[in-house]
Amino acid sequence: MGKITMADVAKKAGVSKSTVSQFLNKRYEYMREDTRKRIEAAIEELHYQPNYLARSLKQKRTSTVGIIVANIMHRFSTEVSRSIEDFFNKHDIHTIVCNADNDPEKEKKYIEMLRAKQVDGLIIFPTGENFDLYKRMMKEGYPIVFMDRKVPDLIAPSVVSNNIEATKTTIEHFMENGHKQIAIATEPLTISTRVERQEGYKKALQDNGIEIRQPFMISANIKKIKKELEELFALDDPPSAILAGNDLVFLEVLEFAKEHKLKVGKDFALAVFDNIPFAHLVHPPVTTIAQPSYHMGEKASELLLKQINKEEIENHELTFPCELIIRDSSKELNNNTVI
Amino acid sequence: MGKITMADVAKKAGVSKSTVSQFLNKRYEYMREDTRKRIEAAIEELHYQPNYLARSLKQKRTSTVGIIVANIMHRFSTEVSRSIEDFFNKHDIHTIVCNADNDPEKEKKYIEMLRAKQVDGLIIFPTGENFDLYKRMMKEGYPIVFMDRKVPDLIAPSVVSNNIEATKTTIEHFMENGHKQIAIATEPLTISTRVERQEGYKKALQDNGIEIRQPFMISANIKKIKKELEELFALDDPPSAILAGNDLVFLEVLEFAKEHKLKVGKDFALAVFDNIPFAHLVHPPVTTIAQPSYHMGEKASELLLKQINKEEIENHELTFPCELIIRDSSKELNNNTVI
DNA sequence: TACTTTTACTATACCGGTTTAGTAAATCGG
DNA sequence: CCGATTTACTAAACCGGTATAGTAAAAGTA
Repeated sequence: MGKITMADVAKKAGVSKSTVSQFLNKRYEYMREDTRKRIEAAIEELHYQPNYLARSLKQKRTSTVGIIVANIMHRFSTEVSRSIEDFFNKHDIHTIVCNADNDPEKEKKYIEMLRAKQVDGLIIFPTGENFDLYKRMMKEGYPIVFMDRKVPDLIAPSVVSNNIEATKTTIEHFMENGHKQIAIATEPLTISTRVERQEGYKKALQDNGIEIRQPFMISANIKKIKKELEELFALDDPPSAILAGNDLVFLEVLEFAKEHKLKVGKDFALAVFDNIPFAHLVHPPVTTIAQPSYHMGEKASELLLKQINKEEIENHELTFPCELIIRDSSKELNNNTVI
Repeated sequence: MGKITMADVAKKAGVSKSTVSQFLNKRYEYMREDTRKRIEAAIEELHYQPNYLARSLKQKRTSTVGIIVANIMHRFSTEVSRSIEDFFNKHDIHTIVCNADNDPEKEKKYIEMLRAKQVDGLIIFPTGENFDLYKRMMKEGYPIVFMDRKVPDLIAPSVVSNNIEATKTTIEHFMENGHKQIAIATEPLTISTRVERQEGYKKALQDNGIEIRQPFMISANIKKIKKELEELFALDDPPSAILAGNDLVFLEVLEFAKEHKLKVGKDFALAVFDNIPFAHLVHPPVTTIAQPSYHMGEKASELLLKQINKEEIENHELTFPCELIIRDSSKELNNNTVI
C-alpha cells in the first residue's frame, strides 16, 4: 500500500472521512466512545500521518511563519531566529528560516517562495532594496515585521536597537579612558543600522568637541576592511581605539592586528557592537555592546502573531536599548595583554 | 479582491485555468504567441503568485527537503546545513532546518512534522533513540540520509567522519610533542561520534604502550565538564594535554582554564575536534581537527537527491577523513602563551 | 402517540492547482 | 473537396484534507 490517507483510516475504522477528520481535530463530542477507540486503533495500526498540505489548502493557513535573515553568519541573527522559533513553538506554529545573504535578489526570491508556500507571516531583516515589494505586502495587509533595520520612508511594524545611543555611550566610554583618536569600522552604509552607528559615533565626537575626520570612519566591504585598517594605521596619528561595527568586522580587526603584530589592549583599545560568545574568554576580555536579541525576537514574534490573528497592533516602531559590557579591551592601553 | 488565484488570471486573460497552468509550467508549444502575452500581462497586472500547496498536493512532491540537526549551536552543524542548502538551491529544492536540541522527543516531533508537510526527504543528525521510526521510514522507502552519527544496527545511507583515525592521529601528535599524560573530554557517550573519538584515544594509547586510565577520559554533560576538569587537575599527576571532543567542550575547557588561571600552551596543551572560526586568531593559535563539512553536506545531499529521484544508490556508509591543523596550542609547553 | 430535540454520524462541496481526455477550428495531403 | 492531422485550446477529475448541510435513529417532551 502506498501513502496512507484519511480514506484508508475511515475504511478500516468503518466510518466516514468526516468522522476521522473530527477525531483528528479533537472534536469528540459527537462520536461514541467505541467509535473514537476504533479510529484511534486504525490510525495507530496504519501509522497514519495527516497531510498538512491538504489541510492548509482548505484552511487557508499553514501555521508556519518565515524568517528572512540578512546574513546568517551574524551571531545576532542566530540568536534572534532562535528566540522567534521558541516563541512560535509555544503557539504550535512552525518556523522556516532563510538566509538572504545580504542580496536583494535573494531576499525577493525568498519572500516570494515563502508566500507561495502560504506562510502566515514574515519577519524580515530587510536589505532595504525591495521597497515596492515591502509596500505591496503591507497594502495587502499581509502580516510582516521588520527586524534590526528600518526601511526608509516605510511605516511598518519594526523592532530595532537604539544604535545611536549605544554607539555614543561606547565612544564616550573610550574617551573616559583617555582615548582621543577613536575610529569606527562598519560595513558599507547601505542599511540603517550601520548609518545609525556611524551617526552615534559622530554625535559623541561633536558633543565632546572632538573633530570628525573622514579617515577615522571606515565603511567598507568585509573583504576590504583590513586594507582600510592598514591605511588608517599608517597615518601619522593612528587611532588608539576602534569600535568594530559588528562581529564580522571584529574578526577582521583581529586578523589585521595579528598580521601586523599589534596587540589589542596594548597597541589599541577595542570594542565590538554585537555579542561575541567567547568575548570573556580571551585575553584581554573584549568589551561588547550586547543587543537584547532574545527580547527583540520575542517582541517581533508577538507583533507578527497579533497581525496573523487580525488584532490591531499599537506601536509601529519598537526600539530596544543595548547594554555596554565593559571588559579590559577598551580601557587604557597597557602592556599586559594579548589576544 | 482577496487572494489572486489562477482562475482570476484565466478570466482576465480570457482563457481557461488549464492554459494558465500550461503557461506557468513553461509548456508554450501549444499556445499562440498572443495568448501567451495575454496571460503574461494578466499575471503581471494582478501580481499573481501561484499557490505551492495546491500544486504540491496534486504532484505529490513539495520540492522541499528537511534537515534535522542534533544541536544547531555546533559550528559543524551550521556548516553542513549551509552546504546542503547550497546544493539543493542549485536544484530548485527548498530546505527546512530544524533543531532537535539533542532531544529524541523533539527529533520525533520534527520528523513527523516535516513528513506531514510532505517534504521529499530528510537528512538527519540522529539522536539514535528513535530506532523504530528510522526503521519504518526506511522500510517505506522514504528518502533519508544520516549525517555525522551512525545508528547502531541500522544499515542506512550515512555520511560520517573517520573519528577514530582522526583522534588517534591527534593523540599521537601530542605524544610526538612529548606529552604522556593526555586526557580527552567529550559529552556523554550516547552517540557514535563520541564513542568513536574515545575509541581512537584508547587505541592511540594502547598502540604506544601507554596505560589507559579512567580519570583521563571525561564524558559528561556540558554543564558538568568544568567540574570534571577540576577533579582531573586535582590529581597528583594532572594531564599535560587535553583533547576537547567538540567546540562546545572546547569553550568549557577555556572557561575552566580562565577560572583556574591556567594558561593554554603553558600549563597544558590543547586541541579541539571541530572547526573553530577564530582558532587562528587567539594566542596561542589553537590546534583543530577540521571535518570536511562542506563535502560531507554535498555528498549527503547527493545521496538524498538520488533517492528522491528513485535512483539506486551504491554505497551505504561514507566515511570522510578529517584534517589535523596543527597550531601552537598543542605543542610542547612553554611560557609564551595566553589565550 | 406524535412531534421536537439530540445524538452520532454521512455526503458533498470546496481549497487551488495539475493532468488527462476531449474538441472545435485550421491546415494538409491526395 | 473530403477525410486526416495538427493546432490551440477547454472541461472535468483529482490530490487529501475541512466544513457545512443533511439525515436516520434514539431520546425527550407534551
